[in-house]
Amino acid sequence: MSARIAAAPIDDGIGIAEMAACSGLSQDTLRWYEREGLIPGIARTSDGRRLFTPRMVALVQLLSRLRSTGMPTADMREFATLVDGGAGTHQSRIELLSRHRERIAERQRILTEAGDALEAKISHYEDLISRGLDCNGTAIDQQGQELQ
Amino acid sequence: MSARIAAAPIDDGIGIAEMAACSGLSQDTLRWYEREGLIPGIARTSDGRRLFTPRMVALVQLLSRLRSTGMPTADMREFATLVDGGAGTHQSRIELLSRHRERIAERQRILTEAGDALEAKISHYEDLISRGLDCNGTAIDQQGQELQ
DNA sequence: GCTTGTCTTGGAGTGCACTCCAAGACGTAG
DNA sequence: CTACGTCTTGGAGTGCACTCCAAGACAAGC
Repeated sequence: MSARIAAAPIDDGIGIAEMAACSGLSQDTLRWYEREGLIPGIARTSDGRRLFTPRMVALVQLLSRLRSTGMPTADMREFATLVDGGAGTHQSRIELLSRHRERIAERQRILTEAGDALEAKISHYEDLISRGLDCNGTAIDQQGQELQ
Repeated sequence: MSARIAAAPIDDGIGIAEMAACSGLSQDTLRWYEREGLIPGIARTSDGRRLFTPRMVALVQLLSRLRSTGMPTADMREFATLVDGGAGTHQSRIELLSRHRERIAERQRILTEAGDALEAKISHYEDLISRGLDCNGTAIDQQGQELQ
């Protein structure tokens, strides 16, 4: 009841609680992913519980990362299908992952731009404050700077 | 009907069509933002159409950037309220924007990590292909590499 | 042997951010 | 003067990705 989550369940693999804990996904999300075909073939123990093998753990962690960086679930489903299709789908997997890498690069570009703009905006406000003026009152014209 | 969107409407400011075009937001989104209080005080022309002054254009572009980098609309509403509150809210604005800058930094960290992981994954697949083996068949054990 | 806890299933509900729609007013072109 | 396009409003609908729920099975602990 204390610090034990699911060390006993199975020998070679972990249960859903531990999988959730080490992937950042909730148990509900993991179940939903399975239902939606985003995770290929999750094994079961004799009493029907999900068993995540080390390989599956690595896959789920990858999926979690793809998801958290904005890959739509449709693409994840496609990836799952490819993994399920075994060898021979490597080229397709590369293409799918490369597309996502592009998406990540694009997002990074946008974030960097926004970060810079924000930085400038913050500096401007700090400057206004340090100069003790309220945008519309001192050496600057009426409202010309209020939103700058 | 050709390449004219809204050059005539008003002299000092643009209409919603042009605002949409130069902010990346749809007209519907702009109207929705206004209704939801995310954009403070949009002026109107004599016949009731929205008039975006240069200052407002700059603000909307900033809002669009905040939004596209994951700021929740609740925070944008708060920012709009602050801008509406005029001077004296500069410090609060700084705090709000700084919080978002943190968020951006965090997202960038995650994206970079995922990008690296993806890179490794892709290289691995390329390596498998170039070596002509399908993960489970040649010098490597049965399935130990299929998901790696 | 009963309680407690963790899991199972399928399905319903939620939150966010739009996105679409219908009805109507206005200004310009033909 | 009529047609067209662009705007107005408020409200309804959509898509995505979960998230919650109820009912029930099973294992371990007291």
